Amino acid sequence: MEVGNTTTVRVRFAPSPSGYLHVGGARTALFNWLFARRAGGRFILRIEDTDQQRSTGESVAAILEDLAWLGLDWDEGPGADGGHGPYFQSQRSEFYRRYAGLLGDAGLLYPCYCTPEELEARRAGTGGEGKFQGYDGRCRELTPADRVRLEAEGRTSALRLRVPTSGKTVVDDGIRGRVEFANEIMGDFVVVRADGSPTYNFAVVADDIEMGISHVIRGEDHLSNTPRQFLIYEALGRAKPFFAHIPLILGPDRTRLSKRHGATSVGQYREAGFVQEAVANYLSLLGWSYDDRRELFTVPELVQAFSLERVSRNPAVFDPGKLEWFNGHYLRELPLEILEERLDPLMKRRGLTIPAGPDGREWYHRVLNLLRPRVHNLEELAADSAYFFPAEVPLDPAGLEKVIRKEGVAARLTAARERLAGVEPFNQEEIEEAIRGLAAELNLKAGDLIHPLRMAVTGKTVSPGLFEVLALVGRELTLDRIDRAACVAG
RNA sequence: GGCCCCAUGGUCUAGUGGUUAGGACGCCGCCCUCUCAAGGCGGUAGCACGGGUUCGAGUCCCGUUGGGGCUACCA
Repeated sequence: MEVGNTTTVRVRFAPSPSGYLHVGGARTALFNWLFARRAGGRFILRIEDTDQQRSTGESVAAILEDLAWLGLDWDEGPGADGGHGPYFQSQRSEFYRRYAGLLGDAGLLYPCYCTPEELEARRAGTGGEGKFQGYDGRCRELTPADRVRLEAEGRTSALRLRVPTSGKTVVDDGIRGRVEFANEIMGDFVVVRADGSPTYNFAVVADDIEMGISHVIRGEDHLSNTPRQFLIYEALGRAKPFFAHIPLILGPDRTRLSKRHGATSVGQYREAGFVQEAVANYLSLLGWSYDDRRELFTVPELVQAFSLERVSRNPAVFDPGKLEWFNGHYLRELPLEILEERLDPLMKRRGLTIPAGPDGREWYHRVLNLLRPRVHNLEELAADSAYFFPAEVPLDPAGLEKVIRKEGVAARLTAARERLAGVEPFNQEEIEEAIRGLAAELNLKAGDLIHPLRMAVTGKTVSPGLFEVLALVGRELTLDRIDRAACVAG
Protein backbone atom coordinates (compact mmCIF):
# COMPACT_ATOMS: atom_id res chain seq x y z
CA MET A 1 0.00 0.00 0.00
CA GLU A 2 1.28 3.37 -1.01
CA VAL A 3 1.99 5.40 2.08
CA GLY A 4 2.45 8.72 0.42
CA ASN A 5 5.27 11.16 0.10
CA THR A 6 7.19 10.95 3.33
CA THR A 7 9.01 14.21 2.81
CA THR A 8 5.84 16.23 3.28
CA VAL A 9 4.14 14.29 6.00
CA ARG A 10 1.68 16.37 7.98
CA VAL A 11 -0.66 14.52 10.29
CA ARG A 12 -3.07 15.79 12.87
CA PHE A 13 -4.82 14.76 16.01
CA ALA A 14 -8.16 16.49 16.34
CA PRO A 15 -9.84 15.87 19.68
CA SER A 16 -13.09 17.49 20.68
CA PRO A 17 -12.66 18.99 24.13
CA SER A 18 -15.79 17.61 25.70
CA GLY A 19 -14.06 15.48 28.27
CA TYR A 20 -10.64 14.22 29.17
CA LEU A 21 -8.13 12.50 26.94
CA HIS A 22 -9.51 9.04 26.46
CA VAL A 23 -7.16 6.10 26.00
CA GLY A 24 -8.64 5.61 22.55
CA GLY A 25 -7.87 9.18 21.63
CA ALA A 26 -4.44 8.89 23.17
CA ARG A 27 -3.74 5.82 21.08
CA THR A 28 -4.84 7.66 17.92
CA ALA A 29 -2.65 10.60 18.90
CA LEU A 30 0.25 8.25 19.57
CA PHE A 31 -0.03 6.54 16.18
CA ASN A 32 -0.18 9.90 14.42
CA TRP A 33 2.73 11.22 16.41
CA LEU A 34 4.83 8.12 15.81
CA PHE A 35 4.06 8.22 12.14
CA ALA A 36 5.07 11.87 11.92
CA ARG A 37 8.24 11.45 13.93
CA ARG A 38 9.29 8.41 11.99
CA ALA A 39 8.74 10.20 8.70
CA GLY A 40 10.33 13.41 9.88
CA GLY A 41 7.00 15.13 9.33
CA ARG A 42 4.85 17.44 11.40
CA PHE A 43 2.34 16.54 14.08
CA ILE A 44 -0.49 19.03 14.29
CA LEU A 45 -2.97 19.41 17.09
CA ARG A 46 -6.35 20.83 16.20
CA ILE A 47 -9.10 21.36 18.73
CA GLU A 48 -12.53 20.52 17.35
CA ASP A 49 -14.57 22.69 19.64
CA THR A 50 -17.43 23.57 17.35
CA ASP A 51 -19.85 22.03 19.79
CA GLN A 52 -20.06 24.97 22.13
CA GLN A 53 -22.42 23.14 24.44
CA ARG A 54 -19.97 20.42 25.32
CA SER A 55 -16.60 22.03 24.82
CA THR A 56 -14.84 23.49 27.82
CA GLY A 57 -11.57 25.23 28.43
CA GLU A 58 -10.74 22.88 31.28
CA SER A 59 -11.11 20.01 28.89
CA VAL A 60 -8.72 21.61 26.42
CA ALA A 61 -6.19 22.13 29.20
CA ALA A 62 -6.55 18.56 30.41
CA ILE A 63 -6.05 17.13 26.93
CA LEU A 64 -2.95 19.24 26.32
CA GLU A 65 -1.57 18.21 29.68
CA ASP A 66 -2.12 14.51 29.07
CA LEU A 67 -0.63 14.61 25.58
CA ALA A 68 2.41 16.41 26.90
CA TRP A 69 2.68 13.93 29.75
CA LEU A 70 2.77 11.09 27.25
CA GLY A 71 5.56 12.87 25.42
CA LEU A 72 3.46 13.64 22.37
CA ASP A 73 4.63 17.13 21.54
CA TRP A 74 2.94 18.99 18.70
CA ASP A 75 4.72 21.02 16.07
CA GLU A 76 1.66 23.09 15.42
CA GLY A 77 -1.36 23.67 17.58
CA PRO A 78 -2.32 25.56 20.69
CA GLY A 79 0.76 27.42 21.84
CA ALA A 80 2.71 26.47 18.74
CA ASP A 81 1.80 28.51 15.71
CA GLY A 82 2.92 26.95 12.48
CA GLY A 83 1.33 29.28 10.01
CA HIS A 84 -1.82 27.20 9.58
CA GLY A 85 -3.74 28.48 12.56
CA PRO A 86 -5.85 29.20 14.34
CA TYR A 87 -5.94 25.69 15.74
CA PHE A 88 -9.36 25.90 17.33
CA GLN A 89 -12.24 25.21 14.96
CA SER A 90 -14.34 27.76 16.78
CA GLN A 91 -11.96 30.41 15.43
CA ARG A 92 -11.89 29.19 11.86
CA SER A 93 -15.32 30.30 10.64
CA GLU A 94 -13.87 32.36 7.83
CA PHE A 95 -12.36 29.27 6.25
CA TYR A 96 -15.65 27.40 6.38
CA ARG A 97 -17.46 30.35 4.91
CA ARG A 98 -14.96 30.56 2.12
CA TYR A 99 -15.13 26.87 1.28
CA ALA A 100 -18.91 26.93 1.42
CA GLY A 101 -18.78 29.85 -1.00
CA LEU A 102 -16.62 27.85 -3.37
CA LEU A 103 -19.07 24.99 -3.29
CA GLY A 104 -22.00 27.33 -3.69
CA ASP A 105 -20.42 29.09 -6.67
CA ALA A 106 -19.96 25.74 -8.32
CA GLY A 107 -23.66 25.08 -7.90
CA LEU A 108 -23.07 22.07 -5.71
CA LEU A 109 -25.07 23.29 -2.74
CA TYR A 110 -28.73 24.03 -2.36
CA PRO A 111 -30.75 25.45 0.50
CA CYS A 112 -32.97 23.04 2.38
CA TYR A 113 -35.90 24.48 4.28
CA CYS A 114 -37.01 21.29 5.98
CA THR A 115 -37.04 21.53 9.75
CA PRO A 116 -35.45 18.80 11.85
CA GLU A 117 -38.93 17.86 13.04
CA GLU A 118 -40.21 17.45 9.52
CA LEU A 119 -37.22 15.36 8.55
CA GLU A 120 -37.70 13.08 11.47
CA ALA A 121 -41.39 12.73 10.81
CA ARG A 122 -40.73 11.79 7.20
CA ARG A 123 -38.07 9.30 8.14
CA ALA A 124 -40.44 7.65 10.56
CA GLY A 125 -43.10 7.71 7.86
CA THR A 126 -41.08 5.59 5.46
CA GLY A 127 -41.78 2.74 7.81
CA GLY A 128 -38.17 1.84 8.31
CA GLU A 129 -38.11 -1.59 6.70
CA GLY A 130 -35.05 -1.62 4.51
CA LYS A 131 -35.65 1.91 3.43
CA PHE A 132 -33.13 4.60 2.90
CA GLN A 133 -32.79 6.70 6.03
CA GLY A 134 -31.01 9.73 4.63
CA TYR A 135 -32.40 12.91 3.18
CA ASP A 136 -35.26 12.41 0.77
CA GLY A 137 -34.27 15.27 -1.53
CA ARG A 138 -37.41 17.29 -1.11
CA CYS A 139 -35.69 20.68 -1.45
CA ARG A 140 -33.27 19.57 -4.13
CA GLU A 141 -35.15 20.92 -7.12
CA LEU A 142 -36.91 23.89 -5.58
CA THR A 143 -37.59 26.74 -7.98
CA PRO A 144 -36.61 30.30 -7.07
CA ALA A 145 -40.31 30.96 -6.55
CA ASP A 146 -40.53 28.06 -4.10
CA ARG A 147 -37.64 29.48 -2.16
CA VAL A 148 -39.15 32.92 -1.97
CA ARG A 149 -42.37 31.40 -0.70
CA LEU A 150 -40.62 29.24 1.93
CA GLU A 151 -38.58 32.17 3.11
CA ALA A 152 -41.68 34.28 3.33
CA GLU A 153 -42.96 31.69 5.76
CA GLY A 154 -40.04 32.66 7.93
CA ARG A 155 -38.15 29.44 7.32
CA THR A 156 -34.38 29.34 7.58
CA SER A 157 -32.32 27.05 5.47
CA ALA A 158 -29.38 24.74 5.78
CA LEU A 159 -27.11 24.04 2.83
CA ARG A 160 -26.93 20.55 1.45
CA LEU A 161 -24.41 19.06 -0.93
CA ARG A 162 -25.72 17.64 -4.18
CA VAL A 163 -24.56 14.09 -3.97
CA PRO A 164 -24.50 12.04 -7.15
CA THR A 165 -27.45 9.67 -7.17
CA SER A 166 -25.54 6.91 -8.86
CA GLY A 167 -22.04 5.58 -9.00
CA LYS A 168 -19.86 4.83 -6.05
CA THR A 169 -17.23 6.42 -3.92
CA VAL A 170 -14.14 4.34 -3.39
CA VAL A 171 -12.00 4.78 -0.32
CA ASP A 172 -8.50 3.42 -0.61
CA ASP A 173 -7.68 2.90 3.00
CA GLY A 174 -4.15 2.26 4.16
CA ILE A 175 -5.32 -0.38 6.57
CA ARG A 176 -8.66 -1.64 5.26
CA GLY A 177 -7.75 -1.64 1.59
CA ARG A 178 -10.33 -0.72 -1.01
CA VAL A 179 -13.76 0.04 0.44
CA GLU A 180 -16.69 0.96 -1.78
CA PHE A 181 -19.78 2.95 -0.92
CA ALA A 182 -22.74 3.43 -3.23
CA ASN A 183 -23.44 7.15 -3.61
CA GLU A 184 -27.19 6.62 -3.49
CA ILE A 185 -27.06 5.57 0.13
CA MET A 186 -25.53 8.81 1.26
CA GLY A 187 -28.22 11.29 0.37
CA ASP A 188 -27.69 15.00 0.19
CA PHE A 189 -26.15 15.72 3.52
CA VAL A 190 -25.99 19.07 5.27
CA VAL A 191 -22.75 20.97 4.94
CA VAL A 192 -23.74 24.29 6.51
CA ARG A 193 -26.34 24.45 9.25
CA ALA A 194 -29.16 26.96 9.30
CA ASP A 195 -27.18 28.99 11.82
CA GLY A 196 -24.28 29.19 9.38
CA SER A 197 -21.99 26.80 11.20
CA PRO A 198 -20.28 23.98 9.32
CA THR A 199 -21.09 20.36 10.00
CA TYR A 200 -18.34 18.05 11.14
CA ASN A 201 -17.68 16.38 7.79
CA PHE A 202 -17.37 19.72 6.09
CA ALA A 203 -15.23 21.41 8.71
CA VAL A 204 -12.82 18.49 8.82
CA VAL A 205 -12.27 18.59 5.09
CA ALA A 206 -11.85 22.35 5.00
CA ASP A 207 -9.38 22.20 7.87
CA ASP A 208 -7.43 19.29 6.53
CA ILE A 209 -7.05 21.04 3.20
CA GLU A 210 -6.11 24.36 4.75
CA MET A 211 -3.66 22.76 7.09
CA GLY A 212 -2.05 20.73 4.34
CA ILE A 213 -2.74 17.42 6.01
CA SER A 214 -1.12 14.60 4.05
CA HIS A 215 -2.25 11.56 6.05
CA VAL A 216 -5.42 11.13 8.06
CA ILE A 217 -4.95 8.48 10.70
CA ARG A 218 -8.04 8.09 12.84
CA GLY A 219 -10.40 5.60 14.45
CA GLU A 220 -12.43 3.17 12.42
CA ASP A 221 -15.59 4.84 13.63
CA HIS A 222 -14.83 7.45 10.98
CA LEU A 223 -14.64 5.01 8.09
CA SER A 224 -18.33 5.32 7.25
CA ASN A 225 -18.00 9.11 7.16
CA THR A 226 -15.07 9.00 4.81
CA PRO A 227 -17.04 8.77 1.55
CA ARG A 228 -18.95 11.91 2.50
CA GLN A 229 -15.66 13.66 3.03
CA PHE A 230 -14.41 12.31 -0.29
CA LEU A 231 -17.43 13.82 -1.99
CA ILE A 232 -16.54 17.18 -0.49
CA TYR A 233 -12.92 16.93 -1.64
CA GLU A 234 -14.18 16.10 -5.09
CA ALA A 235 -16.73 18.88 -5.12
CA LEU A 236 -13.95 21.24 -4.13
CA GLY A 237 -11.66 19.75 -6.75
CA ARG A 238 -8.97 19.18 -4.19
CA ALA A 239 -6.58 16.25 -3.79
CA LYS A 240 -7.38 13.88 -0.96
CA PRO A 241 -4.92 12.96 1.75
CA PHE A 242 -3.97 9.37 2.44
CA PHE A 243 -6.41 7.70 4.82
CA ALA A 244 -5.77 5.01 7.42
CA HIS A 245 -8.50 3.87 9.78
CA ILE A 246 -7.18 2.17 12.85
CA PRO A 247 -9.21 -0.37 14.83
CA LEU A 248 -11.28 0.75 17.78
CA ILE A 249 -10.44 0.02 21.38
CA LEU A 250 -13.20 -1.90 23.12
CA GLY A 251 -14.26 -2.58 26.68
CA PRO A 252 -14.53 -6.10 28.09
CA ASP A 253 -18.06 -6.37 26.68
CA ARG A 254 -16.67 -5.65 23.22
CA THR A 255 -18.45 -2.37 22.78
CA ARG A 256 -16.49 0.82 22.21
CA LEU A 257 -14.48 1.66 25.32
CA SER A 258 -16.26 4.29 27.39
CA LYS A 259 -16.53 5.67 30.87
CA ARG A 260 -18.84 2.96 32.05
CA HIS A 261 -16.00 0.48 31.59
CA GLY A 262 -14.08 2.13 34.44
CA ALA A 263 -10.89 4.13 34.22
CA THR A 264 -10.52 5.14 30.59
CA SER A 265 -8.83 8.51 30.70
CA VAL A 266 -5.12 8.97 30.55
CA GLY A 267 -5.34 11.39 33.45
CA GLN A 268 -6.91 8.77 35.67
CA TYR A 269 -4.04 6.42 35.07
CA ARG A 270 -1.52 9.15 35.64
CA GLU A 271 -3.15 10.01 38.94
CA ALA A 272 -3.27 6.37 39.92
CA GLY A 273 0.51 6.20 39.71
CA PHE A 274 1.07 4.93 36.20
CA VAL A 275 4.16 6.12 34.36
CA GLN A 276 4.07 7.44 30.82
CA GLU A 277 6.53 4.80 29.59
CA ALA A 278 4.06 2.08 30.51
CA VAL A 279 0.99 3.81 29.16
CA ALA A 280 2.65 4.67 25.85
CA ASN A 281 4.09 1.19 25.45
CA TYR A 282 0.80 -0.52 26.25
CA LEU A 283 -1.19 1.78 23.99
CA SER A 284 1.23 1.20 21.14
CA LEU A 285 0.36 -2.49 21.24
CA LEU A 286 -3.35 -1.93 20.92
CA GLY A 287 -3.77 -2.50 17.23
CA TRP A 288 -0.11 -2.55 16.31
CA SER A 289 2.63 -5.12 16.71
CA TYR A 290 6.26 -5.33 15.80
CA ASP A 291 6.81 -9.03 15.34
CA ASP A 292 6.13 -12.31 17.09
CA ARG A 293 8.17 -11.64 20.21
CA ARG A 294 9.02 -8.10 21.05
CA GLU A 295 6.61 -6.02 23.13
CA LEU A 296 8.83 -3.79 25.21
CA PHE A 297 9.53 -0.46 23.56
CA THR A 298 10.56 2.92 24.83
CA VAL A 299 9.02 5.85 23.00
CA PRO A 300 12.19 6.53 20.98
CA GLU A 301 12.27 2.86 20.06
CA LEU A 302 8.67 3.06 18.95
CA VAL A 303 9.54 5.91 16.64
CA GLN A 304 11.99 3.60 14.93
CA ALA A 305 9.76 0.53 14.97
CA PHE A 306 6.34 1.92 14.14
CA SER A 307 4.71 1.53 10.77
CA LEU A 308 1.17 1.67 9.46
CA GLU A 309 1.77 -1.56 7.59
CA ARG A 310 1.78 -3.43 10.86
CA VAL A 311 -1.42 -1.97 12.21
CA SER A 312 -4.05 -4.63 12.70
CA ARG A 313 -7.60 -4.58 11.39
CA ASN A 314 -9.27 -6.09 14.43
CA PRO A 315 -10.64 -4.13 17.30
CA ALA A 316 -8.73 -4.55 20.55
CA VAL A 317 -10.13 -5.08 24.03
CA PHE A 318 -8.46 -2.83 26.56
CA ASP A 319 -6.84 -4.93 29.30
CA PRO A 320 -6.05 -2.94 32.45
CA GLY A 321 -4.26 -5.97 33.86
CA LYS A 322 -1.68 -5.95 31.12
CA LEU A 323 -1.23 -2.20 31.43
CA GLU A 324 -0.52 -2.77 35.10
CA TRP A 325 2.09 -5.37 34.23
CA PHE A 326 3.81 -2.88 31.95
CA ASN A 327 3.71 -0.31 34.70
CA GLY A 328 5.33 -2.73 37.14
CA HIS A 329 7.95 -3.47 34.55
CA TYR A 330 8.85 0.16 34.01
CA LEU A 331 8.82 0.88 37.73
CA ARG A 332 11.49 -1.79 38.04
CA GLU A 333 13.50 -0.64 35.04
CA LEU A 334 13.39 3.13 35.24
CA PRO A 335 16.64 4.84 36.24
CA LEU A 336 16.45 5.78 39.91
CA GLU A 337 16.89 9.46 39.15
CA ILE A 338 13.77 9.42 37.01
CA LEU A 339 11.83 7.33 39.47
CA GLU A 340 12.76 9.76 42.23
CA GLU A 341 11.53 12.66 40.19
CA ARG A 342 8.19 11.02 39.46
CA LEU A 343 7.79 10.06 43.09
CA ASP A 344 8.65 13.43 44.47
CA PRO A 345 5.16 14.95 44.59
CA LEU A 346 3.71 11.79 46.08
CA MET A 347 6.29 11.70 48.83
CA LYS A 348 5.72 15.35 49.62
CA ARG A 349 1.99 14.80 49.76
CA ARG A 350 2.59 12.12 52.38
CA GLY A 351 4.95 14.28 54.36
CA LEU A 352 7.84 11.90 53.79
CA THR A 353 11.14 13.74 53.58
CA ILE A 354 14.22 12.21 52.03
CA PRO A 355 17.22 12.77 54.31
CA ALA A 356 19.56 15.43 53.05
CA GLY A 357 22.99 14.77 51.64
CA PRO A 358 24.48 12.04 49.47
CA ASP A 359 24.05 9.44 52.20
CA GLY A 360 20.40 10.25 52.47
CA ARG A 361 19.98 9.95 48.76
CA GLU A 362 21.81 6.66 48.64
CA TRP A 363 19.66 5.37 51.50
CA TYR A 364 16.53 6.41 49.61
CA HIS A 365 17.71 4.65 46.48
CA ARG A 366 18.21 1.47 48.44
CA VAL A 367 14.70 1.77 49.83
CA LEU A 368 13.30 2.21 46.34
CA ASN A 369 15.21 -0.73 44.97
CA LEU A 370 13.83 -2.91 47.72
CA LEU A 371 10.27 -1.81 47.15
CA ARG A 372 9.97 -1.43 43.44
CA PRO A 373 9.88 -5.04 42.39
CA ARG A 374 6.88 -5.43 44.67
CA VAL A 375 4.57 -2.67 43.50
CA HIS A 376 2.56 -1.91 40.42
CA ASN A 377 2.29 1.87 40.60
CA LEU A 378 3.84 4.97 42.09
CA GLU A 379 1.11 5.36 44.70
CA GLU A 380 1.82 1.92 46.12
CA LEU A 381 5.50 2.64 46.06
CA ALA A 382 5.10 5.86 48.00
CA ALA A 383 2.67 4.31 50.44
CA ASP A 384 4.85 1.28 51.10
CA SER A 385 7.90 3.38 51.71
CA ALA A 386 6.32 5.06 54.75
CA TYR A 387 7.68 2.65 57.35
CA PHE A 388 11.25 3.42 56.38
CA PHE A 389 10.65 6.96 57.58
CA PRO A 390 10.16 8.24 61.10
CA ALA A 391 6.44 7.94 60.73
CA GLU A 392 3.74 6.35 62.79
CA VAL A 393 3.24 2.85 61.42
CA PRO A 394 -0.19 1.43 62.12
CA LEU A 395 -0.24 -2.28 62.86
CA ASP A 396 -2.33 -4.19 60.39
CA PRO A 397 -5.23 -5.58 62.49
CA ALA A 398 -5.24 -9.04 60.95
CA GLY A 399 -1.49 -9.34 61.35
CA LEU A 400 -1.70 -8.08 64.89
CA GLU A 401 -3.99 -10.95 65.83
CA LYS A 402 -2.15 -13.51 63.81
CA VAL A 403 1.43 -12.82 64.74
CA ILE A 404 1.68 -10.36 67.64
CA ARG A 405 -1.03 -11.46 70.05
CA LYS A 406 0.35 -14.93 70.34
CA GLU A 407 1.71 -16.70 73.35
CA GLY A 408 5.35 -15.88 73.96
CA VAL A 409 5.69 -13.16 71.34
CA ALA A 410 6.31 -10.40 73.88
CA ALA A 411 9.25 -12.28 75.30
CA ARG A 412 10.69 -12.97 71.90
CA LEU A 413 10.37 -9.34 70.85
CA THR A 414 12.09 -8.24 74.01
CA ALA A 415 14.89 -10.71 73.51
CA ALA A 416 15.32 -9.60 69.92
CA ARG A 417 15.31 -5.99 70.97
CA GLU A 418 18.14 -6.55 73.40
CA ARG A 419 20.14 -8.44 70.84
CA LEU A 420 19.55 -5.78 68.16
CA ALA A 421 20.58 -3.04 70.57
CA GLY A 422 24.06 -4.47 70.57
CA VAL A 423 24.49 -5.25 66.89
CA GLU A 424 27.44 -3.38 65.47
CA PRO A 425 27.47 -2.23 62.78
CA PHE A 426 23.70 -2.19 62.28
CA ASN A 427 23.73 -3.66 58.81
CA GLN A 428 22.00 -6.49 57.02
CA GLU A 429 24.67 -9.10 57.57
CA GLU A 430 25.15 -8.42 61.26
CA ILE A 431 21.43 -8.21 61.90
CA GLU A 432 20.82 -11.49 60.19
CA GLU A 433 23.56 -13.18 62.12
CA ALA A 434 22.23 -11.80 65.40
CA ILE A 435 18.63 -12.80 64.80
CA ARG A 436 19.43 -16.24 63.46
CA GLY A 437 21.82 -16.77 66.32
CA LEU A 438 19.21 -15.73 68.82
CA ALA A 439 16.66 -18.05 67.30
CA ALA A 440 19.05 -20.95 67.59
CA GLU A 441 19.81 -20.12 71.19
CA LEU A 442 16.13 -19.93 72.04
CA ASN A 443 15.49 -23.12 70.15
CA LEU A 444 13.18 -21.32 67.74
CA LYS A 445 12.88 -21.30 64.01
CA ALA A 446 14.15 -18.08 62.49
CA GLY A 447 10.63 -17.35 61.27
CA ASP A 448 9.38 -17.25 64.85
CA LEU A 449 11.45 -14.12 65.33
CA ILE A 450 11.25 -12.73 61.83
CA HIS A 451 7.49 -12.56 61.53
CA PRO A 452 6.81 -10.73 64.79
CA LEU A 453 9.68 -8.36 64.07
CA ARG A 454 8.31 -7.63 60.63
CA MET A 455 4.91 -6.82 62.08
CA ALA A 456 6.45 -4.69 64.80
CA VAL A 457 8.64 -2.63 62.52
CA THR A 458 6.63 -2.39 59.30
CA GLY A 459 3.16 -2.89 60.69
CA LYS A 460 2.55 -5.38 57.91
CA THR A 461 2.78 -9.10 57.34
CA VAL A 462 4.53 -8.61 54.04
CA SER A 463 7.64 -6.64 53.26
CA PRO A 464 10.99 -7.01 51.58
CA GLY A 465 13.53 -9.23 53.36
CA LEU A 466 13.42 -8.34 57.04
CA PHE A 467 17.14 -7.93 57.60
CA GLU A 468 17.50 -5.49 54.75
CA VAL A 469 14.46 -3.62 55.98
CA LEU A 470 15.79 -3.30 59.53
CA ALA A 471 19.14 -2.11 58.31
CA LEU A 472 17.48 0.65 56.32
CA VAL A 473 14.94 1.55 58.98
CA GLY A 474 17.82 2.02 61.36
CA ARG A 475 18.44 0.98 64.92
CA GLU A 476 16.61 3.77 66.65
CA LEU A 477 13.29 3.40 64.85
CA THR A 478 13.56 -0.36 64.95
CA LEU A 479 13.96 -0.49 68.70
CA ASP A 480 11.18 2.04 69.29
CA ARG A 481 8.76 0.08 67.20
CA ILE A 482 9.66 -3.19 68.85
CA ASP A 483 9.01 -1.62 72.22
CA ARG A 484 5.67 -0.37 71.14
CA ALA A 485 4.64 -3.73 69.68
CA ALA A 486 5.86 -5.62 72.74
CA CYS A 487 3.34 -3.68 74.81
CA VAL A 488 0.44 -5.21 72.94
CA ALA A 489 2.02 -8.63 72.32
CA GLY A 490 0.92 -11.87 73.93
C1' G B 1 -33.70 -1.96 8.96
C1' G B 2 -29.68 -0.24 5.39
C1' C B 3 -24.43 0.42 4.53
C1' C B 4 -19.44 -0.59 6.16
C1' C B 5 -15.61 -3.07 9.01
C1' C B 6 -13.90 -7.30 11.74
C1' A B 7 -13.25 -12.81 13.20
C1' U B 8 -6.05 -17.23 15.84
C1' G B 9 -6.25 -19.43 23.50
C1' G B 10 -10.04 -15.40 28.60
C1' U B 11 -7.18 -10.75 26.61
C1' C B 12 -3.28 -8.33 23.16
C1' U B 13 -1.11 -10.57 19.04
C1' A B 14 2.76 -13.35 15.22
C1' G B 15 1.45 -15.99 11.02
C1' U B 16 0.71 -13.92 4.40
C1' G B 17 -0.65 -22.15 0.93
C1' G B 18 3.17 -27.05 3.54
C1' U B 19 4.80 -24.54 11.18
C1' U B 20 4.96 -29.76 16.67
C1' A B 21 0.24 -22.76 15.10
C1' G B 22 5.08 -18.62 18.02
C1' G B 23 5.23 -14.61 21.85
C1' A B 24 3.00 -11.48 25.86
C1' C B 25 -0.73 -10.60 29.95
C1' G B 26 -3.69 -13.76 33.07
C1' C B 27 -4.15 -18.46 35.45
C1' C B 28 -1.83 -23.16 37.59
C1' G B 29 2.63 -25.73 39.36
C1' C B 30 7.85 -25.95 40.67
C1' C B 31 12.52 -23.49 42.01
C1' C B 32 14.36 -19.43 45.09
C1' U B 33 12.78 -18.10 50.23
C1' C B 34 11.71 -15.14 56.70
C1' U B 35 6.48 -13.10 54.30
C1' C B 36 5.23 -10.74 49.63
C1' A B 37 6.89 -9.58 45.10
C1' A B 38 10.50 -9.79 41.31
C1' G B 39 13.20 -13.55 38.68
C1' G B 40 13.97 -18.62 36.52
C1' C B 41 11.64 -23.15 34.77
C1' G B 42 7.35 -25.87 33.30
C1' G B 43 2.14 -26.16 32.23
C1' U B 44 -3.24 -24.68 30.88
C1' A B 45 -5.79 -22.70 26.71
C1' G B 46 -6.74 -20.97 20.15
C1' C B 47 -7.40 -20.87 14.05
C1' A B 48 -16.28 -19.32 14.92
C1' C B 49 -19.17 -22.59 11.41
C1' G B 50 -20.33 -24.51 6.38
C1' G B 51 -19.09 -24.86 1.48
C1' G B 52 -15.59 -24.38 -2.28
C1' U B 53 -10.27 -23.56 -4.86
C1' U B 54 -5.80 -26.59 -4.26
C1' C B 55 -1.76 -32.34 -4.05
C1' G B 56 -2.19 -29.38 0.49
C1' A B 57 -5.72 -24.36 3.84
C1' G B 58 -5.27 -20.37 10.09
C1' U B 59 -3.56 -18.37 5.41
C1' C B 60 -7.41 -17.64 -1.08
C1' C B 61 -13.04 -17.33 -2.63
C1' C B 62 -18.40 -17.60 -1.29
C1' G B 63 -21.96 -18.07 2.37
C1' U B 64 -23.65 -18.45 7.53
C1' U B 65 -23.15 -17.00 12.40
C1' G B 66 -21.26 -13.65 15.82
C1' G B 67 -19.31 -8.85 17.24
C1' G B 68 -18.56 -3.77 16.25
C1' G B 69 -19.12 0.97 13.69
C1' C B 70 -21.86 4.44 10.79
C1' U B 71 -26.55 5.80 9.44
C1' A B 72 -28.19 13.89 12.64
C1' C B 73 -28.70 20.82 10.96
C1' C B 74 -23.10 15.57 17.30
C1' A B 75 -17.97 15.36 16.87
